Amino acid sequence: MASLKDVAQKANVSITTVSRVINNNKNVNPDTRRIVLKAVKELDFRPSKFAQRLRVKSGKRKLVGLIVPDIQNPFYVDVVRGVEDMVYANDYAVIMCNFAQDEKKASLYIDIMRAEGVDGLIIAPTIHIVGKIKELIKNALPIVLIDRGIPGIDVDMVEVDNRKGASNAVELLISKGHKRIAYIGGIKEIPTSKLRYQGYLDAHKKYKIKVDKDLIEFGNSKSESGRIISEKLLSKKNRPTALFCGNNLITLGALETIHNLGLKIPSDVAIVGFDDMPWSISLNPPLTAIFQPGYEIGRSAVRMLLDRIDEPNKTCAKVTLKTQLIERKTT
Amino acid sequence: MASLKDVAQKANVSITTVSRVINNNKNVNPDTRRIVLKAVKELDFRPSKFAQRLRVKSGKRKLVGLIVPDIQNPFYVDVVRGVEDMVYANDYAVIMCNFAQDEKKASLYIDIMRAEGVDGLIIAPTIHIVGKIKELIKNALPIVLIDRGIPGIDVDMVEVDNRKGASNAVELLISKGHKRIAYIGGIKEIPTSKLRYQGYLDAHKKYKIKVDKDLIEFGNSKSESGRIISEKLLSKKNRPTALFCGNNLITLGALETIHNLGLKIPSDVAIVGFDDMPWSISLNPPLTAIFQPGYEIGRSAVRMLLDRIDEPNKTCAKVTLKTQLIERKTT
DNA sequence: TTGAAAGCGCTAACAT
DNA sequence: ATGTTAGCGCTTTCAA
Repeated sequence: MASLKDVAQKANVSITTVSRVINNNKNVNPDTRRIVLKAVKELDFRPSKFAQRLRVKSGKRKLVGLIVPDIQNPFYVDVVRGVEDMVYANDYAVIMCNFAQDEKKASLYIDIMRAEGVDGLIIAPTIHIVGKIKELIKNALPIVLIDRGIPGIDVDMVEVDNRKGASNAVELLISKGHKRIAYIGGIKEIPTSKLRYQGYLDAHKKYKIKVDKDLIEFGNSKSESGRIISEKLLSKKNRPTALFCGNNLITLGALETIHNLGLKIPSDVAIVGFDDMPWSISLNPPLTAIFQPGYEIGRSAVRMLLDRIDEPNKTCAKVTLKTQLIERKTT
Repeated sequence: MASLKDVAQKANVSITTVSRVINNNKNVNPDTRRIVLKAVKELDFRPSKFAQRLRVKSGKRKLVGLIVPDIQNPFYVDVVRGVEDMVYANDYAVIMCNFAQDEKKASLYIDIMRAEGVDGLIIAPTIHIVGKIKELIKNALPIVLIDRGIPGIDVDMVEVDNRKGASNAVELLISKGHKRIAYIGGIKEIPTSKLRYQGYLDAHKKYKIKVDKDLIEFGNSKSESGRIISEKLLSKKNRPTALFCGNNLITLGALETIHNLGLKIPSDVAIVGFDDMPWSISLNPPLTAIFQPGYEIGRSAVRMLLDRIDEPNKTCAKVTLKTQLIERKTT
């Protein structure tokens, strides 16, 4: 790898001049610039990012970190793409980790990122790492949270209108005549689950439909819990006529048991899932789902993070993005 | 962020001693070590990776890059997880990019990685970037290719036994009595497509079944091409009784048209897909598919890359992993 | 318009 | 066992 020095030598100028050229400093003679540029090209020189980062003060290193809980979840892959695109568009780089719901890994990765000297972090927090996150905030590392916040903490975040999204979905079900609608939520404690549950309640209230507590269950974000809970629900004597699933892994699990049970969708059970998936349309029948704008979430998160890096003391903001109900054939 | 100097000051030793302690150098008095460690903890010191990288010669920077064509493809997310885990287990870090099948992005990302000073690169090559890759190899940057090789280039790679995998799948179809089996491949020119096609042929030959060229089509790796081609195939008067799909996006597309056409699986058409997907089991009916060990591919790739970084001149190797036919309900 | 020199945080060769 | 020093590739005063 060619260095500044090599280029300087070749162009017969000082390294300072080369530095000026590659940084588009105006104070350099056009002729000199041309000569230097030629040398740069010939040597295929590119400035070492880590030498720059070393020299440059924190906050200008042009490096951010992204930490997601589960890259297997298609929602997060959209987020990742959004983050990536926005980051590179701003001439930053991103390093990313997925901690697979594992607390120790998350902690390790966060440490790695700090050692890598990131200017800021985008994190989709999980219950396990709120302690770690609080610590980061205390250290004044710029952070934006996505998908869910941490109660009682003042921090930038971008989320989706979970409550409204959920109520839209349930309203659709109600409009189709369903009165016994089950809700299979994710982990009960996390804000998104609660919000989606609220939305479920909102819709019932709006249409004055009594909610049956027996139809409300919480699991986690493994497809297994969707499978098991839906089985329990659907084998009741007075079973629900529709399922509203709180996240896409649960939806997948529920679908599995519906097929196992030989139930017809939507005549035997209707189903709508929170989180659309790229292959929803290939399901049989194509799934009605609530789309979260993951790509946009990623982009917004980067935008906020870069703003905060620029201006560390501005007050925290929260951006809420709309969901979209995509009606296909399961309702 | 505390630096070596800060710790040294606090512990009343030289920075060298601190460096020794954090690098587990034996030549340091246990008492001194204790004192230093205490200071390290108190200051929450962690060595700056980029300062280390700057100091350390290329090949020992403990940073590798991963470039995948399409993070939306579940196969690659498994690869990513495998790479991540193996990388961190070896005390390396990884930066990754996904170029979304876009040549310019790929080129940009590769440049970024080089500027980031990676010790090596793991790439799932696409037709568009072979030029770029050749250039990298000329520059002696350690590289390992995954999923597919580049004809005529000597480089480490890890792949899957595509040919055998495909023939297994087709043999299964044949064993169920199918004689008119269509093959919908990905992009015709890429090695994996050809190999899978070979496997398709192998199975026919083995059971002495004539292959009907009209049943063989190539598309790309978009679900749209699966949708369109399968529609064409299935609307023939003498239509195939089974579909063998060359990649998972094609499978998804084919599924979409099968459902649109109101065809029953497997009685009207059987289908098996190359590439299993986490939600295959939630499909209706659950999909029979060929599983590629993406996670293992990722791990192997890292293993090979690290070996090559250690020993840049060893001869190139190729590791071939087995696929696995998972029979569910579509055959 | 250009260059010399200091220094970012660290490691390693060389002294002591 | 510990310290001194040079230098990795770069940016940034400061001087010319």
